[in-house]
Amino acid sequence: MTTMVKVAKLAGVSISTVSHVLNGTRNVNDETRQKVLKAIEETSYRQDALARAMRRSRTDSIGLIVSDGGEPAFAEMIRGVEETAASQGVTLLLANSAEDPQREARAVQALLERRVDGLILARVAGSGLDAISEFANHETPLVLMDRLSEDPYDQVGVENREPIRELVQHLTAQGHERILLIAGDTRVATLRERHEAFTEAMAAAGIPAAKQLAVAAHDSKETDAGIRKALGAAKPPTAVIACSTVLAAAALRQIQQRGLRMPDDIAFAVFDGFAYADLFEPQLTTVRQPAFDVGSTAAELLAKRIADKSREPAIVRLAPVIEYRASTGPAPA
Amino acid sequence: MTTMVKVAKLAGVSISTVSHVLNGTRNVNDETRQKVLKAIEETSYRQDALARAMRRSRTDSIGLIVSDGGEPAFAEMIRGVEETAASQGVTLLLANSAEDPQREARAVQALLERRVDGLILARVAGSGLDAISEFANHETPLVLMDRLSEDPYDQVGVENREPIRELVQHLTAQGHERILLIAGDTRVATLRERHEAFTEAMAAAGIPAAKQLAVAAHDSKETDAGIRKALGAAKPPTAVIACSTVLAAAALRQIQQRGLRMPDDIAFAVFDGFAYADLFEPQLTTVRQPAFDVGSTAAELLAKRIADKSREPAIVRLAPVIEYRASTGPAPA
DNA sequence: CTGAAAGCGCTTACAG
DNA sequence: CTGAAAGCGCTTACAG
Repeated sequence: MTTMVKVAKLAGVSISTVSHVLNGTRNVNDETRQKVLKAIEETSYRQDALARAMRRSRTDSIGLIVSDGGEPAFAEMIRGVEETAASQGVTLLLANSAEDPQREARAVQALLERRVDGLILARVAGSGLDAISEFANHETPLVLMDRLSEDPYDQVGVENREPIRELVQHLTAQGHERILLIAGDTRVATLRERHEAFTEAMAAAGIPAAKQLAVAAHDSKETDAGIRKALGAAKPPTAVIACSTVLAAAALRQIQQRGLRMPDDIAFAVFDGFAYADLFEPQLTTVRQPAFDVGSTAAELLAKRIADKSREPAIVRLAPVIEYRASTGPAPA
Repeated sequence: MTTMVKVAKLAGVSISTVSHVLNGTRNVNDETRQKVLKAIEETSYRQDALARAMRRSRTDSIGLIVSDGGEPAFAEMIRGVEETAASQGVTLLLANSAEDPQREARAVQALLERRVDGLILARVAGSGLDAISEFANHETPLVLMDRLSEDPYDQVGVENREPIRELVQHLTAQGHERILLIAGDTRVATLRERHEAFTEAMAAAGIPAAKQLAVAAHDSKETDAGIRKALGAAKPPTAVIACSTVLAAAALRQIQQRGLRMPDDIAFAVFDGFAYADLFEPQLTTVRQPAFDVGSTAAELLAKRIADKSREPAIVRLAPVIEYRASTGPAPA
């Protein structure tokens, strides 16, 4: 492998000079610079980012740990982070915890050992401060993404409450009272917020908590059972709000099995939705998350934090867009 | 930051010994080891992977460049690579070229500078050997993923021809003759193979190339126009095979607009398909790619290549599974 | 069983 | 405008 020594010899200068023309860190006589550039060309020299990072104690790399790489929304966030990082000349180290606290802890460890300049973390559901506690005594910048918390870190996620409120209003305005919320695993912060907003919005519409319908469960089996029970009740729901894509798929399967027509037999809306929601029959009312922007905002916040570690933690909530479609009847004015 | 020097001092040993207990590279007196372990604990020492990598000239990291991080299939491949890499104790550096040769070249450069132990590359469409030529004089192991080529590297992709043949047989057996192939950008190796297989299979079914219907185009606008023209023809196709998810979406939109019913007015099949194909009405016949396995196989091949640079390049083709559903009529026996 | 020392490939004061 | 040299935090022969 070519190193600076070889380049310097060929150009007849010191390695200091090679380094400085490479990095533009001091004035170099134009003739000298040309010689160096030529030598670099001839030897097809490539800088060693590792050695450079070690000397500068800065790697120009960031880590990203997602809790569920299989979810389309996370795939989008990854793209957002990658694109912004690339535009900053920063390399992205990616890990997927797959909702496993152990894998999350190992990933944090591995990325910290690699001396990333900062870390973006979408935490696994239900894990306490475990992974984060690594950062308590640690100076590595951290940004929480999507899975937010009360901790004093920079955070980016979407606004979960307002869209649910709007959805509930949209449905109650059409006379729906028995609205079923498929809430999923409410240990996940995003899902918990959606559930809470539902409870409040329904109460505000005059439907007390005791009369509200919701399926909150830790796994898909429980969820399926909950949906089955709800749909098969003597007084089944006339509308469904699913709090995630997976939950929506589970509900739609049972709705199809029962031969229920949307929106006449049952209205249907989904938070986060399907990649091609417009191809469904009927088209599905969807709360579309700006997932790409969540990712790129996370990368931006991290860059700012790296540049200035003493700034106030920022908490950013991006607004989803509700796309009203046929599955919930006529769109609001 | 705690370094080995601090640990060594605290434990009253040399840094050699600390290094050896850390890596298990030589026998250490049990008492001594305990002292070192205790010192590591107390100082919450964490190894510096950069310094280690520099000394060993091995980073235990690999790079992955995908050509389109937005495609669900690529998201799955990323997951496959990540999971296998993690299980090997290898960190993944991810870049997305977004079908832009410039970004691809920059990513190759950045990852090489970072001294990744190897690289997995899904090349952008239509780029020549540009990105790959970096490897000609370079000893960094390279595995080609999904977007294969004639070059002498390890490669993993799916079998593209056989599923298309089967699909064509399935359709012609039902009497279809005017089958429209939405081929997309045939500069992409996968799409080119599907197109070629279609041409051959149709000819084998007695339909000469001159009478075959296909839309091959470089961008979505051209594709949309091609589909519009084909569907609006005097003798429109009675069946459609879409060669990718995006292409299928484009076709389905126009099919819905025209109010065509599947499979009666028009049969429909898709290569690579939608995340929740079973929720479509009717359910769509889909060639499901083992995308996750493509990713994990790529990571495995790369590990083997890193371990033994002189082995013969392997070319692996994973078989997709055809899921026959209502959109192409009754499934074959 | 253990330690002193060289060296991986850079950056960056320091000196001229 | 340029160079000699220290040092980033490790691993690994070499020596005892």
